[in-house]
Amino acid sequence: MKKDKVSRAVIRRLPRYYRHLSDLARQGVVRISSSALGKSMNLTASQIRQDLSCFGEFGQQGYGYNVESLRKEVADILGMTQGHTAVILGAGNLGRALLENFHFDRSGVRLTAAFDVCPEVIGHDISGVPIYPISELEQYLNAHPTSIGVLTVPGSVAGEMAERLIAGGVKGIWNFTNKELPIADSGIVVENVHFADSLLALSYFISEAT
Amino acid sequence: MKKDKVSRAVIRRLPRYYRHLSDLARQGVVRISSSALGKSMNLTASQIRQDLSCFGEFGQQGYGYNVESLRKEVADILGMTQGHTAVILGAGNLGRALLENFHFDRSGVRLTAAFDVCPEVIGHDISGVPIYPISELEQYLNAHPTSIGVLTVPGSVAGEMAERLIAGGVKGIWNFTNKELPIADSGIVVENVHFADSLLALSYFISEAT
DNA sequence: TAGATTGTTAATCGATTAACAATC
DNA sequence: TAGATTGTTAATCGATTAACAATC
Repeated sequence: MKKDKVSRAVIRRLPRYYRHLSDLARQGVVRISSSALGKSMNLTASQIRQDLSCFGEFGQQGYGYNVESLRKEVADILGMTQGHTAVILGAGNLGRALLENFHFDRSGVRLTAAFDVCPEVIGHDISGVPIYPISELEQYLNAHPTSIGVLTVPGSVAGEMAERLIAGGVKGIWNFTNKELPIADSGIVVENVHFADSLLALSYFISEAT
Repeated sequence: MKKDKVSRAVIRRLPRYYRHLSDLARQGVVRISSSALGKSMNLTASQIRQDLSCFGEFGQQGYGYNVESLRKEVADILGMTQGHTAVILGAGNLGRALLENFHFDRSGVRLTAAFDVCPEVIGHDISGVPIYPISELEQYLNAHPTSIGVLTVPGSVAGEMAERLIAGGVKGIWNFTNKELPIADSGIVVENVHFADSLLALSYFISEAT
């Protein structure tokens, strides 16, 4: 039965489900049971059935789940079919790493533009994405409603850039700076990517294992 | 009372404690109570006291916690004082972004070298870190015992590189590729940075909010 | 049909919160 | 001393696991 409020833990598992189902589909697997999926993902069959039941009924007794149709359902739940668009602020190394190597489209997001202050890169394309001067951000967002702003700018301008993105109507910010963003009660969603937190967790586990 | 087994949830909060305590210290705050810290971190005072009690007794009745000494304790718990060292495999955009912008030292990790196949970058320094040819990896690791291998190589060679790192004696791998690594029963710790998982979670929250 | 496997309800387990004696 | 705040024990809440009737 569909749930109203889905717990954070379940939501954080959804992208993993999507990833594994994509892998299975690519390998040509047509159907899978909750117990087989559980084994490959290190989850219990029960948990998988509970998780999925938050969103609907996607399986069939005696059969299991059709990999491809479950993949599509999860994609839908994740908002991958919402036609989200994104712009990158900051075409430094990290911004460029995302531009060149990260497949936004595989997450259902269309990356439409990048912005920077550096005259060297402005006017160029990277992986088919045009780089504009940051001064044209407002104008661009006005003409091209955008769901997601990706912050790969220096921390010193993170707050200011966040405010401009919010004013420009983005719905979410993917924040690669290590600054808290001033979102106040803007209704905006922020997803922080804290490299240091990740490295420190690794450091802990290494030290613990030793 | 010190705990033997500390839950994953607590460990994932430790880096946040560290980050907030560092901020407080930088702002010159000398002491803080669990309730004040809780307010600023969006946790309950109870939870903070419970979390910390897994590792020892760091506070004082009627006073609270000394910010600087608690920061040091958390640093210790996280293994930041273990003298961990790291090498980066892959000096492409992402590797370079880490080399130039990420402060390994702030996590207690000394970044000693990077490796790549591209003749253009080999032999150069980036932010004071020398770039060696990947063919010299074994020789280097042999001469310089290293705790952490950072994988910023193309996914196609991720598995192979992981194996070479493990053979070279690293204790943990910080994995930026989206490949499962073949760690088997090597006793190695892997910390995956899944950009797509993060973006998909953001996509979900945006779609849900709308 | 018989076997397999779902979705869901109930049971268990673990994590968070509340309460409070201890004490700085 | 009186007030504040800890560390810890007990209570609650939520998430995971187990069990099973329903059914493909």
